[in-house]
Amino acid sequence: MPRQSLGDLQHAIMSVLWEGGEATTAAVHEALHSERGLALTTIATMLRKMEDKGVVAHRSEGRQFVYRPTVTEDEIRQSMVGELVQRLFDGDAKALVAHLVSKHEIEADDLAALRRKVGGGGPRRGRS
Amino acid sequence: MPRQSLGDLQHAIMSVLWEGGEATTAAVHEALHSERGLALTTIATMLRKMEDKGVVAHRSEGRQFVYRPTVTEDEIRQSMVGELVQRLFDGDAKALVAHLVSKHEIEADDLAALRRKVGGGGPRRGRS
DNA sequence: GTGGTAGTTCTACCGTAGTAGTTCAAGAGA
DNA sequence: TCTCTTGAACTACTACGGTAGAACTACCAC
Repeated sequence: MPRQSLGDLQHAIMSVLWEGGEATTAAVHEALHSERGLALTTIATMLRKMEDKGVVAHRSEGRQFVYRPTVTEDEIRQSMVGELVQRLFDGDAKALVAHLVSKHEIEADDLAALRRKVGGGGPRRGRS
Repeated sequence: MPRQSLGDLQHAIMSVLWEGGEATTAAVHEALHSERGLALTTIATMLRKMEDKGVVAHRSEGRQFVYRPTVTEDEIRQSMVGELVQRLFDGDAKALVAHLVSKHEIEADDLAALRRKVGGGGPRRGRS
């Protein structure tokens, strides 16, 4: 898996696809229209570029294309977080968490809760 | 301070500058030469672009330029981590840590250690 | 079958990261 | 003084994310 990295719009588009499983160009456009107000062609072009890149695929349904993601949200997260950790923290994920703590993005309580979830409470992970 | 984001090479250059406080173009080139083998002009061009962008500044020393960072490593980290958390985890840093845990980038022990370090506010949540 | 329309594809532009050859200028040395 | 060397400046090119108008195409209605 070759470290897929997505730009902001690309990620927003993927979010729409992840949420619905698949979507037509028009549906993606509409989903993003309120917050971004982009032209339909912009979305269409982006989807085509993303298909070239291999993160989505499409099938035809009547006249329109239905796109679906070919990578999971988890894969993207893993690859992008990994890249960031590598670049900014020399591959040391602990340093990233330490950073979050020192910048008060994370509180002690949160760490405790996380630890309970992973350690003491048994391996009960539910990812969404 | 508007969310400064750095590319890979730019970050590598900044690392050299952060480490030494300041450095000439040639010194940066040499520091990165072994791992990247880039031309000196590439480094020089990059430094000039980075100065345009405001992340470094230079003074002349004899015939050569001595560059120094104008942003701290911490600021860059904060801005880049913030952007990632926003984009990938909807601004929820806890979700990022949960991701790291679920991908085994972080172990329970690490969380415990972190929590001890931050110490302070004890676990105030009704436990068990 | 001709025109309108919806949807895709083509083409093109800007900005930025990365890369580097070529040119220019100033100091060092003959 | 004139050339050589060296370091910066200029220019250019690739790639990619983002943006969208223009052109093309296939279907539907008349």
